[in-house]
Amino acid sequence: MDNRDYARVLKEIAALMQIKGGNQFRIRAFENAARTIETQTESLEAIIDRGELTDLSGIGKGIARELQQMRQQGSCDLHRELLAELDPGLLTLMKIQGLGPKRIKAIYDELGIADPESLRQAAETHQIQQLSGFGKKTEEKIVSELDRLARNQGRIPLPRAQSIAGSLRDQLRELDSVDSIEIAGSLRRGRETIGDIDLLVATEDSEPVHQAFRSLVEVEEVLLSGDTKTSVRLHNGIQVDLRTVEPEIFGSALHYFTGSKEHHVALRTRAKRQGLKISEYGVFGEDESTPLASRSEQQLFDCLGLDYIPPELREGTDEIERAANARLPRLVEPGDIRGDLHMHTTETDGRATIEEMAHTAIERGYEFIAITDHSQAVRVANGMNAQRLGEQIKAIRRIDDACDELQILAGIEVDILKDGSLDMDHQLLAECDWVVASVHSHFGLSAEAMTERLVRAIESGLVCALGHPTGRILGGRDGYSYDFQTVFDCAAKHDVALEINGSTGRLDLNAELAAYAHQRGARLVIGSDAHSCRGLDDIHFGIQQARRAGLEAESILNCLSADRLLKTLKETRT
DNA sequence: GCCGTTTTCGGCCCGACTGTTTTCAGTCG
Repeated sequence: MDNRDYARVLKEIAALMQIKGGNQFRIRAFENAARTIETQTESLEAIIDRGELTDLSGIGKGIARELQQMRQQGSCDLHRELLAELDPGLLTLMKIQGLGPKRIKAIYDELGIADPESLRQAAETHQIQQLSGFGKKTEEKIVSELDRLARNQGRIPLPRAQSIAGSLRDQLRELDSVDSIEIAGSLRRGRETIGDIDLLVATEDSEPVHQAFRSLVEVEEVLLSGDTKTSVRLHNGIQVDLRTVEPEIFGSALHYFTGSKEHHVALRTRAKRQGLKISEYGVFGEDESTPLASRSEQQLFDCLGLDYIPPELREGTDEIERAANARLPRLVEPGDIRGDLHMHTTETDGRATIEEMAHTAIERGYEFIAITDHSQAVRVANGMNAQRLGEQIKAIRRIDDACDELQILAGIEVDILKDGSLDMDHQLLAECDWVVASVHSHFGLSAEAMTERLVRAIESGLVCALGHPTGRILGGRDGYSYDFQTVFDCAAKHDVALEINGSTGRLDLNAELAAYAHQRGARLVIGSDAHSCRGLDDIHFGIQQARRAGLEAESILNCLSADRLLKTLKETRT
């Protein structure tokens, strides 16, 4: 079992206890423990075997016992008992919006229903509205929710959500009554997938804003609408929540709507101990009519005696404690990035020429770029053979010589073949200033074989960075499996950087693994993997994931000046 | 069930909206 399996069992226990009607705080304890395990990069089984389970926050004796039992037997008594008592199908009903544990329990007890299909039948034959506490509206909502679930599964990748949210924000910003508007929620925190989009508007006159929001052409259905809050579903199935507040409380409201839930629970618990109360309306002391802080997030954190916590770190892990002790990292910012070391041109599968990419890089204020087209193994991308690479190196040198404002490095994204050898003449690779090595084939190797494959590539002495190191596609395929510790340690030893690839489909490494790579002493590089001039913008997503990983500019190779970067590369490549 | 700047007991965030009620429970974020 891997960490996700352990976390899933704990979450199922929590959900089943909710339906059964257990102690709310006991239920939360199981949810918290599941979250701790999910965010753990080290294998939980290794931690169990060392006897260090209760060192993890949220895991005490009781939950540790269940986890140990799972390690030994593959399951635990508590989980088995709950499943024997309740139907496992109930867990799928928990995904239906508007149905919580109480209503599911009522439906189960009264009608014996524990799966979506029977629920649909019962709703369509109007058995649901007969139940006490249920009515016509609830019944209709259940049917439409079941339709939606059948159509539209799961969460949206961050980049897609960002583009949709940006367009909605820009439309609402045009309104006279909108003072300011921000995208909040998990999108602002940079979560790699998004459940729904949250928009926050500061206004003195909220009704026209809600009216305009409900009337946007993108909107399919209005789910709810009150004085301060409207929720809609767009034609593409995505839910968007709009909240309006007075400008005086925009800061505390923005903090509230940015989340996460866990961050709020932790922060409010701490504030309560200090005799303070936090809500979206501000921080309050004894006088509950006038907030001590509300206008800006900075003011709110100041008032609580905390350093400003960037949205990307607000996950309710240890950020509050670190903010209280002035120990938060100074996260890397877009302005720290001095160049981009992963991009493609018309020579292979890019849409812009070297000159066009260079021109855009200069507009972006970069000091350097590396051109890294594919090697021949990637046939679909028209990868280069040795002769073509030789010519491209010359072309890059020529353009670089004519360009004073930007240093253009000759590079390549060379394929790591099945056996770990590199798909290019070694002499030519040594001639390149910058070599990204990536896996584009044979994803299904065993973890042992994949580990050996990557280690061999790193040990070649020719590679500067490992490109999109897990190969995962967001919402598509999982990454290939290998021993992260071995590969990251090897990369650290040989001064090979690990890439945080910002390309919209990838975000690879993800934040958790990037943090782990850093912890193992490996250097990181943030790349856009641009296939067009506009693609260079995608570096933004890589930066955001680096921030979620808690990384500072010092840990990131392309935050060095061009001179220092070249000097470093010269020293480290053999 | 977990945890501790009120530490081994007693507390665990806070408010908006809806639907089904006649004052509020349930759900959501």
